[in-house]
Amino acid sequence: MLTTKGSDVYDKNVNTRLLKVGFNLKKMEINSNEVARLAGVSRSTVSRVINNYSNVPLKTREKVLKAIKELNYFPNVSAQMLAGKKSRTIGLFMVSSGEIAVDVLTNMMIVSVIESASDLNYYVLTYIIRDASDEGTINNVREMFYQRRIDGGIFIGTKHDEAFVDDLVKQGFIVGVFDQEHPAERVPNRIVANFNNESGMKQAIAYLLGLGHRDIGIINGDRQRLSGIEKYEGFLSAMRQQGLPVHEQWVLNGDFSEQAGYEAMQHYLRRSGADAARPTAWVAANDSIAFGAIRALREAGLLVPEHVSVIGFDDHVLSEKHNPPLTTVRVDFKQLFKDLMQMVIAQIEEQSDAVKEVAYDCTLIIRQSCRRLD
Amino acid sequence: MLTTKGSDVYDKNVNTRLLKVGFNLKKMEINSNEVARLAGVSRSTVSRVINNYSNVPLKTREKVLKAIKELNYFPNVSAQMLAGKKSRTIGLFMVSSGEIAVDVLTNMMIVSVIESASDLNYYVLTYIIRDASDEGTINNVREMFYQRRIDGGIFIGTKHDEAFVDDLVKQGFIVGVFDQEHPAERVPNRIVANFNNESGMKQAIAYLLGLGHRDIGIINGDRQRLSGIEKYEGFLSAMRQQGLPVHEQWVLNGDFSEQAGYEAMQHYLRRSGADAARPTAWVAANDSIAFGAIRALREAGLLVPEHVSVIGFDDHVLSEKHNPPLTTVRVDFKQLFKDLMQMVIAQIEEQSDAVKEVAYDCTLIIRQSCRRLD
DNA sequence: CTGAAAGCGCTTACAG
DNA sequence: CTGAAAGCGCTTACAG
Repeated sequence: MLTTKGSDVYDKNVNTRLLKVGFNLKKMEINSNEVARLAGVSRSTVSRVINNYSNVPLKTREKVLKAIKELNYFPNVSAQMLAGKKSRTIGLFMVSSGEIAVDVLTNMMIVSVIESASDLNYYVLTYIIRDASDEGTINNVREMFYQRRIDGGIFIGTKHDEAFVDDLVKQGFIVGVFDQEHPAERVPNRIVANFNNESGMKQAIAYLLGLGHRDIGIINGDRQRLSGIEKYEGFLSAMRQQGLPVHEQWVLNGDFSEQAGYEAMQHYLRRSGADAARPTAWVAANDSIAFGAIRALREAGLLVPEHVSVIGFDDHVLSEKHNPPLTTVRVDFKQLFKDLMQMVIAQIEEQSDAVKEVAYDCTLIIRQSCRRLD
Repeated sequence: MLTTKGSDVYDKNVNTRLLKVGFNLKKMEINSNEVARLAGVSRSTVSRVINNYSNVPLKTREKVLKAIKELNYFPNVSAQMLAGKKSRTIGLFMVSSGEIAVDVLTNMMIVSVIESASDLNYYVLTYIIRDASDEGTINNVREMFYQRRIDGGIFIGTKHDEAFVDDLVKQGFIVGVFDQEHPAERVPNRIVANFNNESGMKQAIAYLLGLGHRDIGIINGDRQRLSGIEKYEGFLSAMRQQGLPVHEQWVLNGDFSEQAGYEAMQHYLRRSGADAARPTAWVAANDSIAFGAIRALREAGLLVPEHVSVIGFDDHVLSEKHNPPLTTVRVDFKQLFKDLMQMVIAQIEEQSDAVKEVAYDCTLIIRQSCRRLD
């Protein structure tokens, strides 16, 4: 009964006709033929109007536009593509193991990419790579390019030198990557955007030095990723520059998650014992790590910044609201992804053929998680 | 020089040939003709292998498969679609005004939808709707359906009775919605998934009653959305059932964000004055609101749960780690989106023609943000 | 079991 | 300025 009623409504109000083809009912969409007929022109002319050809007189143009509107016609994308148009779709490949998925940053990056594309009238097909070493997963990624589902792809969270990305570049596909090094062989179809992580980390250390800290530890992020490597190098370089020792026990490792920061710090505190010499300040490879580390410190009865100073990286949306408000190095993800998307699309639309590699500066944001030593 | 080198590398390693067409260089992909030639069969047979037709002898099948592998061939999706195949792409339409975008929930929902699709070998095209009342935005949404970019769409965060969604359903497109009421006219191409918000809210109130609370306030979410409406109704119904009064001043309004919770509570505290009769417990329409409210309470010197009890909704990933750990009503987004996706795809693949409406139960999770009154 | 051929709905040189 | 026609790369009845 319900179903019958449903079907009934369907037949009456639907903007499609049912056509008997063999033994199947096939839904026919409005196509350019019908628009042409209604407007009294040929399909060629309809196409010219849709594609904004200059040699269509205003009069004709208006007739066609009217017919398009009247029939609620939208050109079939597959047919357009088959005839040589682009898909106007960008693949977004986000490497994200389980825990990271809950990170606010992931969301922000996804949304930034989607909106940047949307502003340029492009669509985004998102694919989550849970395990970049899984053969099947990588094959799915490659497939999206080869099938021509997408005009290009943006990769986030890959290792600094992921081989399958290199492959795609070699095949001539247009690829934008965040947080990867630009390999020696530079080609215009590989666009690279990074932050100046070293410089950012150096700012953090400079600030701590200014506050009188000399015993500084670091909680690293994923050192398979370029930013993980660079931040650590910035730290080493700044410490070395100042003639300060880097204590091996004060170099903590993990990935870029809150949980990793928590565990690394908890582990360190247990291992080091209460009367060991401990850093007076920690720099974390990102804010999530800093949150986790602060949680572990608090659980051990150590207050930030009273007992120990902590500085983050990213300026996560929650950093300002954190207790204590987190001193951190701000990084402009939105701008970066906007520019990266714009460069990728320029390459797709053949507006440029330059090798593109950009690096964005970061800026220290002072809040209340560090204290001056006296 | 660099560019020259780039081009050189390109020509040598690339799996494409350059073909002179008029004055343009056109890249030619491997197509089924070349596979057919290499395998010594016709394109028909290649297609039959790709589409797993049963009437291809193993021998032939293997020859073709070998050629496909050798040429690294992937069928062109546009051609397949034009010949009648589906796009295997689902549109994800996420209504999200600026502030909400930073919410962890948004991320979780997006990722849940994408992964559910991925498990079924489908792709997701995500579109962010910043303003559902904007004509241009809605036209973009409709366009995606009419252009046949997607086989169906899932809507999250729409108003409970959004008209353009109804329109799409009426046009026969397959639509899955979360948090919308199923209108009187039920059709199999509209699939609805909700939580039992009323029952969830009643559990929250029941728990507070058990702790001895009788003066209970509510901080509502967006009441343009079904969940906002239902949670409030659950609250009213539970209070009425118990013969407890609902004080107008104890009904706070906003949207589903942390900021709204913060502002609503801050505003209430200012307005009510310290010696006014205040609720001993608040229920919030979601956890983000609860976080914001707790922040405002703390700033006013009121501790949770010592001075006032607060209960949330959703069981946000941060709720457990919150200080204090938040008592809340847990809701299983992952399961819901997985099932919703599965139902939408079943409809696309014509595996079912039933009217689909499902509602998932919620469960109270007791932590430490509520205290027993004595 | 398998090939030749029509057809999907566009775009775009080509010819006028 | 505009129409007829070829072509994009598939799938699938049809005929054998």
